[in-house]
Amino acid sequence: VKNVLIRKLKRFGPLDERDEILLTEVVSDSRSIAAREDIIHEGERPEKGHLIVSGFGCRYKVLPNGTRQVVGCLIPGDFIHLQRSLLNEMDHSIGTLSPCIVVDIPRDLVLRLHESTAIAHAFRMVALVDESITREWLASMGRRDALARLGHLLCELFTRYQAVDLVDRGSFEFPMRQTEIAETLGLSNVHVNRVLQELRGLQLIQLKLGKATILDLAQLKVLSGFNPNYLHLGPETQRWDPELAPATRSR
Amino acid sequence: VKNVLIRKLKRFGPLDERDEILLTEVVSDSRSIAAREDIIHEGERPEKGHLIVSGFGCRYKVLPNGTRQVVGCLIPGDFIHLQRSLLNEMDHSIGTLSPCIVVDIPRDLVLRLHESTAIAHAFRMVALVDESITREWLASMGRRDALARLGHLLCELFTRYQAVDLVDRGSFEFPMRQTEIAETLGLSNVHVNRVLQELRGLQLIQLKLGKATILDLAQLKVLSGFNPNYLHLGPETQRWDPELAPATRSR
DNA sequence: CGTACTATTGATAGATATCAACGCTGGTGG
DNA sequence: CCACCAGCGTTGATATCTATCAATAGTACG
Repeated sequence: VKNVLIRKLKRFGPLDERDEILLTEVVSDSRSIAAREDIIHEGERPEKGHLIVSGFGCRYKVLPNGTRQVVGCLIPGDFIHLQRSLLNEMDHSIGTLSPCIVVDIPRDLVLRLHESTAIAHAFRMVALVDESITREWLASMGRRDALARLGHLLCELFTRYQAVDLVDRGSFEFPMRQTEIAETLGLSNVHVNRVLQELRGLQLIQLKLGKATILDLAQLKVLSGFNPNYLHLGPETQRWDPELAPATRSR
Repeated sequence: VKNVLIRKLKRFGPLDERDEILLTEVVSDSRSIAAREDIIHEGERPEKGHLIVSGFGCRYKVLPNGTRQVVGCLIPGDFIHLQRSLLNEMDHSIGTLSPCIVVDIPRDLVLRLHESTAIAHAFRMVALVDESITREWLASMGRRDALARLGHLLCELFTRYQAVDLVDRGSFEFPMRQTEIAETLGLSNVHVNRVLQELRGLQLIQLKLGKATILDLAQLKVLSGFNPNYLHLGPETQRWDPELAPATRSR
């Protein structure tokens, strides 16, 4: 069974056997972190790269006014500041939202990984996609209302999970509490609650036990104006068939 | 006279003579672009890198709902997708807001630049800072009100212009129209107008003839919760003395 | 069976958008 | 040289959306 990492990087080009061995080595030494703990804190000077093997994490900032803003979601296969040259101070923190398995990648291994042209290229692509996602979130914040914002987030996560083959019959891990969703979307927790209900009422989604289920992706996309181009996954994604979703049931 | 580019990259480490020669070569062949034209349009596959030598540009997205969101400002010394491997489709557009002088950097020159360790490093840093700025904007959108958002943008631009030595007695180029500011901050043009008046009334800023003047940076920072750490400019910036600002005058 | 979160609800307040004029200014053609 | 035009800025009135506040209801867990 290939690990998420290999699965993910393969999207950006073929990897030879040597690459795969190297990537397997990366994942060999992992550690567990409980839910809602920090992996790195703002102000730290990161010594190593990190990789999320399983679980759900986020990047976040705490503003001078004391509020918190989540600026990115981390799902299995996502890197944390591999590119970051391991040089500068973190300007944001990274924490877990569910129990995570994380790999620490020591500096020299990072360098060895970069020696493979294919891997280095894939890394660069990954970094570009991260950037691109942040820009899309920015657009979402600025120009989508609460309903579309929430729908858009769910479409994105669905698509990203799908890209690492972690969607099971329309469902994927989604451990965020409503307050955390609010901190992600720039809303209040109360409003998130209401918008969530609306989406449920429309039979578009279902949240339960730390998992989200998309009941009608096509409609959710329309409602939120979701266009996956910014994820740069190539045309071969989006092959999920809405018919395979669990039958909608009256709440 | 050293060009903006050299000035900017030097922040991230020393450059030797060879580097400077190379960077001078980059800037040797530039072209002018009128205000409010596109440099690259979404969907294009960029062939070259670009560098803004003078003028003011922006990255922007047009959402499915027809609205526009500016997701980044480009000032002299800023790169456009140098890292982008010149491979993938643009997921956003880039346009000018004032007349600009732009350098096109052909693929082979990009590669040559990357051969210098110092330059390659500086490029990586620049990319990280870009990312970081986008994240800060996201936090701003999510958790700052209109007044703070506007103030924060002005603080940031002031600081970035200062970093390339393009602030003159508290003033810097700022050609945005109110509608464009609105598209940047996720507000309506009408509201931007009112907030702008408030900031003027507080004697904090002054906009005139495509230039912005910060009358009281210290207060503007407090009001907007501005902390320049995310710009990664190092401690030696922020040495502008508020006392040097033009005397406040009644409207 | 309490305890402590988290989700939900209702009522109200506040911020920002929208709509519709109106004013200014700089450019253009007669 | 002046009248007109177009684009941007400004204003006021009103509509919406979203936040805030304060309870209440669920739920997991010891």
